[in-house]
Amino acid sequence: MMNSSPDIDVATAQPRWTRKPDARPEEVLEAALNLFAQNGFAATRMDDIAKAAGLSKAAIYLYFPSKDDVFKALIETRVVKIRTQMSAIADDKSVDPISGLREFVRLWAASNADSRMVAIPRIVLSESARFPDLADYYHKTVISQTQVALKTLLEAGITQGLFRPIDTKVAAKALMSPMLFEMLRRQAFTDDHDEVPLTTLFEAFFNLFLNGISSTIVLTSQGTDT
Amino acid sequence: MMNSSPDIDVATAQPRWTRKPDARPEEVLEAALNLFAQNGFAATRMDDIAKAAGLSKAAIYLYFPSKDDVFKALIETRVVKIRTQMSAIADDKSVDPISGLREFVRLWAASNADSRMVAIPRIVLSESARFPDLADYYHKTVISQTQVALKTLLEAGITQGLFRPIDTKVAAKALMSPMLFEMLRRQAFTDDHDEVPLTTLFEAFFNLFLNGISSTIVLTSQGTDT
DNA sequence: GACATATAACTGACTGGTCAGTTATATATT
DNA sequence: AATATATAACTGACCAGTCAGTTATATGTC
Repeated sequence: MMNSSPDIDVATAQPRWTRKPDARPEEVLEAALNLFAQNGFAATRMDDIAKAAGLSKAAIYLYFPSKDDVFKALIETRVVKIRTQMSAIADDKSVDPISGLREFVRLWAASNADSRMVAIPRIVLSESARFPDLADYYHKTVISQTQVALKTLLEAGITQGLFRPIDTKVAAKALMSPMLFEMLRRQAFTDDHDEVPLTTLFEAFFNLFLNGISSTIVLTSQGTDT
Repeated sequence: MMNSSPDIDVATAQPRWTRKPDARPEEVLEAALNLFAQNGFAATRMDDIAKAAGLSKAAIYLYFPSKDDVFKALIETRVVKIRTQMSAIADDKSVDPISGLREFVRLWAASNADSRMVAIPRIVLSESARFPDLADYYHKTVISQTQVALKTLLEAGITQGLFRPIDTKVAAKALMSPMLFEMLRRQAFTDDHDEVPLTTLFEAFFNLFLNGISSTIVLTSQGTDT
């Protein structure tokens, strides 16, 4: 109380906060992704996101109208862009279908190298009942589009006689599900043992898949990478 | 107040509620499964479960110590039993591996004919961060055991020269994921169009899978059912 | 069989705590 | 000084879990 020295040394005083309106939204999203991935959507409090992003809860509301919108923004900034890249591969007529598929999978896997990314589909799945419009948006812009791109690649392969005339929709699901589900599983259950690297596992999935659709037996070849 | 006729006709008076301690837990679980499937775990209120089950919220707590335990009981009563049946198929040495796999898948699909059942893995996945012990329990008793059973069937097939010497763990995941994920997807997104019956889709998945693991090309054969 | 008593099953009203979103105010920047 | 940016303190709604009290049913007594 009677402290003669000032509480704050004026010379070295830092402002309690600084303005950075341009950087804020991204900082909030980054913090939110961390916490959503760790604790899920419902269990993550706006206060926690704020603290992690280095501002106050109320400040978040200067940039995002609601908690839901924070999550929507995560989808928009993190997922949609990658999906567009993936479609581009499918539309590139200069690559053969097998390499195209391989590249497609590689790109998808790379986008999920940041393990927090799985939190997004996980939350969409679990929260779909509460946010039907969000679920629709995700399904339309991500899932359906991915399937369309895969369909293109698969049809090209069938036309060229590389693949049997399988149902492309079935094949698209069969290709993506094991990878996606494995990522969900790993994030949910923290397996400890059984630690095959994700990349290795994905490659094995791919080879198995290729055997399933190919018109001839494909031997598992290693080291054919770029 | 001055009503001369009695409020309740003694002859036809129904008790306001009846005792049925034996039936209650199952009634609560059934109501809970409905609501969990429809709204998810967090969004389902104990009051809603109570109302749907025809008793008061407090009464639920006579039978289940907490909301979490209601969900745990759902796993125990609905899932573990089926998993045991599935393991039995794998351990039956009298069936050939391909028929065994087919039967395994059929049993699993049948257990999920009740579409509400997908809510259980969905909730486990999404709520795993909040209930790590529950997630562990589910992983140990359901997922791991399923993989073990599949491993048995696949190894038998490899030994008999029916299947290529694929990694059984990879194959097990590749078989189950598309089906499980497709169920999750359908419950979450209500697709409208694109309505291939689940059974047809599962059969297509199975044939594709069989081609992937077989040592010879397998032609898609129909009508080989029992 | 009629009535009293005991106890198991159940309820309604409440509590304590949490948390998304708001408001009044302060501080930084121009 | 004016404005944009931020905060601390607050509000209102929600909800899991509790508890004192009520009602149904089983058991005992005559």
